Formats: sequence, structure tokens, C-alpha cells
Amino acid sequence: MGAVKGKRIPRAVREQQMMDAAVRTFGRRGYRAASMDEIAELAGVSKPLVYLYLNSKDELFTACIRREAQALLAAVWSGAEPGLPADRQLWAGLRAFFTHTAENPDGWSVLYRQARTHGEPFATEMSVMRDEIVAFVTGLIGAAAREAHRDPALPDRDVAGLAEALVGAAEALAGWANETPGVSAKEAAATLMNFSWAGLENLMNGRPWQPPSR
Amino acid sequence: MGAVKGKRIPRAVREQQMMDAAVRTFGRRGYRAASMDEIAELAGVSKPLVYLYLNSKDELFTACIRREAQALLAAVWSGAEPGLPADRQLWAGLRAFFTHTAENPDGWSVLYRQARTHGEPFATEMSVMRDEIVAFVTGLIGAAAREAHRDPALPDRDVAGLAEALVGAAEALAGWANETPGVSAKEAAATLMNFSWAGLENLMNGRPWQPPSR
Amino acid sequence: MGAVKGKRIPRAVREQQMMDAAVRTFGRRGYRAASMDEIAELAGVSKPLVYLYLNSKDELFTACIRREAQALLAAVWSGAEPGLPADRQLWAGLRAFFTHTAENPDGWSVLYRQARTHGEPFATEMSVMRDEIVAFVTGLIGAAAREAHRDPALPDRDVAGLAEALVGAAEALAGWANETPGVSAKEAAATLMNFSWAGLENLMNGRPWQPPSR
Amino acid sequence: MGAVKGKRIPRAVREQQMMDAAVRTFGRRGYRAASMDEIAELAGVSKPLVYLYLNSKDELFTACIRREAQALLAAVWSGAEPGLPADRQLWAGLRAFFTHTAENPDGWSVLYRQARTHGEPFATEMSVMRDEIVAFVTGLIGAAAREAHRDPALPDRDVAGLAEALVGAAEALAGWANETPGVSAKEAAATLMNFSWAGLENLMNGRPWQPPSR
DNA sequence: AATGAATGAGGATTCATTCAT
DNA sequence: CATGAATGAATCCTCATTCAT
Repeated sequence: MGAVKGKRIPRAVREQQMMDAAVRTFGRRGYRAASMDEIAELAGVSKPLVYLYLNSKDELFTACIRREAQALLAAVWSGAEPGLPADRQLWAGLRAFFTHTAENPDGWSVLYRQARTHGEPFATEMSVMRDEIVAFVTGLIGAAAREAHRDPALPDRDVAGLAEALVGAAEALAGWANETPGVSAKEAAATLMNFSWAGLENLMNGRPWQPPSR
Repeated sequence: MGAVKGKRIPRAVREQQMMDAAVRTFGRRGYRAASMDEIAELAGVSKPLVYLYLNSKDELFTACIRREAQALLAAVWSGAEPGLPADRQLWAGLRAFFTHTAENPDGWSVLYRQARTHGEPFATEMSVMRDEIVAFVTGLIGAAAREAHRDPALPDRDVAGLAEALVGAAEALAGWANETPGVSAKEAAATLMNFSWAGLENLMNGRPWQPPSR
Repeated sequence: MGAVKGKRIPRAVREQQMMDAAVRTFGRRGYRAASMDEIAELAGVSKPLVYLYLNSKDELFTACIRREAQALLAAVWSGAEPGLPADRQLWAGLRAFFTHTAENPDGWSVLYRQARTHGEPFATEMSVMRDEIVAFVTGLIGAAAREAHRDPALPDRDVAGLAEALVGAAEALAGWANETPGVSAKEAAATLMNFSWAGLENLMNGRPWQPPSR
Repeated sequence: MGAVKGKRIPRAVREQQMMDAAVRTFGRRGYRAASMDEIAELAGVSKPLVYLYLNSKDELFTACIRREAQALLAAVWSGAEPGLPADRQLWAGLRAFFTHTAENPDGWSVLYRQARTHGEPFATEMSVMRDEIVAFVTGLIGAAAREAHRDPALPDRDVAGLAEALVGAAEALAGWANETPGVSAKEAAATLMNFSWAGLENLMNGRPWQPPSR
């Protein structure tokens, strides 16, 4: 399966085939339950070849995380247009995010389920990517606050928390949309904009929600 | 460690000791990487006793998920006061949620990392609990919409998406708060209320965020 | 099952209950697959009590073999009448044998399947009984030969072989009759008498079957 | 033992080595008592290789039963000459049977002790072979009856019982010959022919043994 | 470039047996 | 007389990884 057996195929191509098989297997079975045997068979090569090219299960998994992380970031950035207002940029990024995750469920699983669940060094590897997204969102919220001439400025840690919440909500919605038939990427993005942006605007305009005094 | 070895201890007590050890081990190592040997040793008993009382690794894991799920739900409900306005109820629930997850990081990991990652029947077991929380939040949003006499009513699926987003954001913030020193449960809850409630109010008052026309 | 739990019951009775359970379990599951747990539960007592009375799995199994062997022998002897001609005695013994084995399939299995299959000391234990049956049959054939004034006498080893064959055929027929619906003990005995006695008579009258000269 | 360790050996050869070791171990220890460890060591390979080639203890045992059954049948058929009279054919088959079982005591034990004792699917696997032998003998008895122009014909069920008895006697004699020093295959076969054929001839000539009237 | 052959190490599970009450 | 609590010792099986070709 995958490729005709025994054919001489350039290394770069073979590596991609192996990683395709690995992402699929890791994503569906989980990191521990995925066996090198299964990955090799799915890739249509012998196990020693997998080791020759990718060294070990850990390195293979790490390579998968990196590839999928780059692909996700590339998708998100590709939708961004730096000149636009913050909400438009966020809207574009979210649509790209939801579209990409819907189209790559195995990659999604590798990044958001497997990598985070199986400790170091995988969690860190994945966090590097996630942090870039959080930083992007943090930047958008900061920009919006500045546009609104908010005074005093929102404290950095508040902004960090808000970005974290927004990204977390996006991730949850991505999972929900993947499992709920008929929910499109656009709908998911609209839901999240509705949910978050108005609250952010109120915050920026100095009208935070007030906790009860007790 | 855990208990003095060899002591005769009533079954019910031993079972709790074993589950304490199991939650800790599953939470830190992951379901697959956790070995029954390690759990037994941490519980201060021999492996056969673990099997005698809890039957298998799967059943032990399931029992852990159930126990931690019940504990989390109990914590959240204990903070709820049915008579209060929706935002006050949400505020109370979130504080309880953040407090409980901060105090039980291993249980948190078992529920939100391990159970969700390792397929059936564990994911379902955990979803049962999560769905209760989502239903609670869904109810609050619906109540708030009714209080606001919103007309036309928010469509059910929109409410479901919003609840999903809110809960997802809460989960992400809980993880973030657990990893970020100095973030209290109260702060996390306030951040989330700020982030979400204003957006929800705007929605309820018929002022949704508008996507760009293109 | 078996007895009301906790009741004080005389040792002799309890032992029989345990052995009933053991014969059934050994007979159906096999010696190795039968667990002391299952036997104790079926007997309605706790495992330590089984050990208190019967010491070990091996001793319990040996006790079962002995009890069932004695029961089978007793059944066979009970049908014998020493004064009768040899064929009548054999006829009576076979009917008793087939009747008893049909009525005690678990005991049959313990003796003829389990005991013989699981090495020493069990095989020997069972052989002691079987040898008594073979000796009985050997005596009958010898007596018949003497009655027929056969001259020269049948060599002892030939008689031994014939007895072995007859007993073996009886055992095979017992198994066959147990598994074939509608075959009665009487029929099985008649088949075997037909099969064997005429050949024996010919032998005794000096008319053996002649192997081809080559 | 068995083979030099670590040598690269073609799969087909290794599999035979493993099965040799398995037949010996199963035959001597019994199915349950035989450990895969012992089999692997006796075969001169590591346990994983046994699993790689033969999958599981059950499959290995089944493969042994099949191999030994085929070998036994092949031996019996190899002695048969279809044109001969029934008694000559039986004589040839019996000699081959006793010779083969004497030369393959472990295979004998696997087939006639272990396979029959350890339930499904092993018992069935073995019965398939035994049924072929019974059918062969049934055919011979039927042929002999036809040659003798017996009228009325022997009922089918009687023939079946006789064949069962003859085969059972053969199996018992094979066991006896294996355990009794100095008994040759030829002797065992002659004993059985003497024992059985005259009785069969009498039956065929309408002179059955008559049970006592009571 | 590619693979058939092979293994060390570890993990889940079961069982006969004993101890303290 | 009777048992709930507890374990040492195996056993089956799997997997990541390497070697010789």
C-alpha cells in the first residue's frame, strides 16, 4: 500500500510517505498504541528503512509534530493581512484555522491530543507552535486596545489571559465542529467572533464585567 | 510509601488508596505509559490485590475517570445557587471549577488529557461529565437570553456553540492557570467572565459582531 | 451454591461437597484450567477451608481420582458373579462399566482424560484402578482358555495384550456412547461382546487369524 | 540445543524447528504446563520469533496437531493397497499405525492425550484425523461384510460401533506397546487382528455372540 | 537503497497458597 | 469452624530496535 514495494524512490519522497503514514497512525491510534510495524506497513516500506531515515519512534513523532505544526501555522498566516483592523485579521485567522483543522483531522489529533498528552519533549514541541498563535492573538488584542485609546492600558497579564481564553475557545470549537456534522469553518469562526469580540470591545472601552462585591 | 505494607485494611479503604495512586500515575505518566506495577507500588500493595479489587487496567482507569468526574461536578454544583441571575451563577461555577482543577492537577490531567486521548470507552465516560457542564452553561445562556427578552430567540445551535466555546475557554484557562505561577482561580474566573459575558450580552441584545461582507 | 454460607457443617460432609465441586470443575475445565477459586465458589466455601481440608490442588485432584476410581470399580464389581462362565461375567462387567461412565461423565473425564494427561503422580493413581480392571479381564480370558482346554496354553503376554485391547475398546466405546445420542449402555456392551468374544473363542480353539506370510 | 543460536535461518526451516520443539514440549509437559519460554529455548530461538512466525500458543498447538495428524495419516495410507482383501488392508494399516506411533511418542501424546483433553478447537482438529481413520476401518468392515454376502446386511450403526471399538482398541494397544518394553509393532498388530477379526467374521457369517436372556 | 531475520526488555494478567482474625 | 486480606511467582504476549545481507 502507498507505494510499489521495492521501488527505488528518492529519500525525500519516501520520508514524506512515512510521515503521512505516521501522522495517520499516531493520530488515530495514539502515540503509544501506534506501532512502528503498522506505520511501516502503511507506508509500504520495511521497518529498518523507517529507522534509517527517521531514527526512532520519538524522532518520528517529533518530526510529525513539527510538520503538522508548520502546516497549521502556514495556513493561519496565509489568511492574515497585516494592514487590516484587528477584528478583520482575527476573523481571517480563525477561518483559516477552522478550515485547516477540519481538513486535517489526523494532524489535528497529533497536535492537540497526542503531543499534549504524552509529556516531554513532545508537549514543548507543540507549545512552540501554539505560543506563536497565542502571540499573534495577543498582538491583535493589544493593537485593538491601542486603537481604542484605552487608558489605562490593559495589563499585559490580562491580555495574556484573554488571548489564552480565545485560543482555547477556538480549539474547543474546532474539536466540536469536527465532531458535529454540518458545522462549517465559517460558522465556527462567526460563533467565536460573536462570543469574544464584543466582550473584548467592552473591556477595551473600560466597561468590564463586575464581579459581585462579596 | 502510601501505606504501611502488609497491614490488613478494609477493602473500601484500600480501593481508595489504589485509586489515589492510579489517578496520580495515570495523570503524570499517561494511560499507556503508566504500569500496573508502578500503581501498585505507589499504593503500597501488591499487583494481584489491585486486580482483585479493580479487575483490569481498563476498569481501573474507568473508575478513576468516574471518580474524578464526579468530584469535579460536585465541586461545580456546590457553588451554584439556583436563584441567582445567570451571570452570578456562571461566576460561582467558574470559580469552583478553577479552584477544583487547581487543587487536583492529576485528576485534571486524567480527565482532560488522558481520558480524551485514549479512545473509547474512556472518552465517552469523560464526555458524560463534560456534557453536564456544557448543559449547565447552555441553560445559563438560555436563561440570560430569556431575561433579556431577546426576540427572536437565539437559535439552539448558536447557544450550543457558545456554550462549547465558553467551556472550551474555561478548560484552556484552567490549563494555563495551572502552568502559570501566580494566577489564582478568582483571576482566571474574572478573566473569563470579562471575555465572555459582554459578548454574550451584546448577542442577547441583538448586537452581534458582523463579519465582513465579502 | 451448594450450601448455605457460614453454616457449621461436619467435616466429612464438607469434604464431599468440595470434592463434588472439584470433580465437576476438573472434569469440565481440565486440571490446569480449573482454579481453586472456582472450585471453592462452586462448593460454597472459602478457599482457605478447601486448603484446610484438602491441603493443595494436587492432593485435591488425587483425592478426586481415588474417589472416582473406587466408585467405578465398585460399580463394576457389583455386577460380577464369580460363579458364572467367563463370557457372562464379562457381559455383566461391561454393562456396569458403560452404565456407570454414562451416569458420571465428570468422573469419567477426570479419570480418562485429565488424570492420564497430566503426568505423575496422577497417571499412576489412575492406572492402579485401570490395572485392576485389566487384571479382571485377564483373569476372565485365562479362565475361558482353561475351560476350553486350550493346549498349548495361550502365552501370558498374549493374554495381556488381548485384555489390554478389550479394555481399550471398552474405553473408546464408552467415550463414543457418551457422545453419540441414543446409544445405551446395553447396546455398547453387546457391540463389544460381539466384537471381541468370537475372536477370543477362535483363539482359544486354536484358530488364530494368520498374518500374510510376507 | 536444537540449533546454533543467532544464526540466520530461513523461515520455513525455523518454523519446523519450532514445531519440533513444541511437539516435544506439549507432548511431555501437556498443553497448559508447556511454557512458550521452554519451547523457544528448546528450539534455540527467542520467544518473539516464535510469536512472529506462529502467532500464539493456541495457533502453535493447532499447527502441531495438524502436522502430527497429517504425518500419522500419511503413514497409515502409505501402507494401504486398495486391491487387497479387507483383512490384509487392515493388517497393513495397523502395522503402519503401530510403527508410526512407536516412532513418534511425542506426536502420539499431542494427538491422543493433549489435543483430546484440552477442549475446542483442539479436540475437533484432532477428531478430523481420527474420523478419517474410523471411516477407513468402517469401509473395510463394510467391504468384508459384502464379500461375505451377509444377508441381511449389518446395520450401519453396528458397523460404526465396531469400527469405533476396533480403533479404540488400536489406540489402547498403541499406548500399551509404547509403555511395555519389547512389544513390537508387528506383535501389537497381530494381537489386534486376532482379537478383532475372528469376531468380525463370526458376525458377518450371522453368528453373533448372544447375550443371556435375562 | 532496502529488507528478512532476530532479540532484550517490559507489561498485563492469573493462580496457588498463606496469614491474621 | 471459617474467612477477608494479601502476595510470590509465573505466563502469555508486544514492541522498539538492530544486524547481516
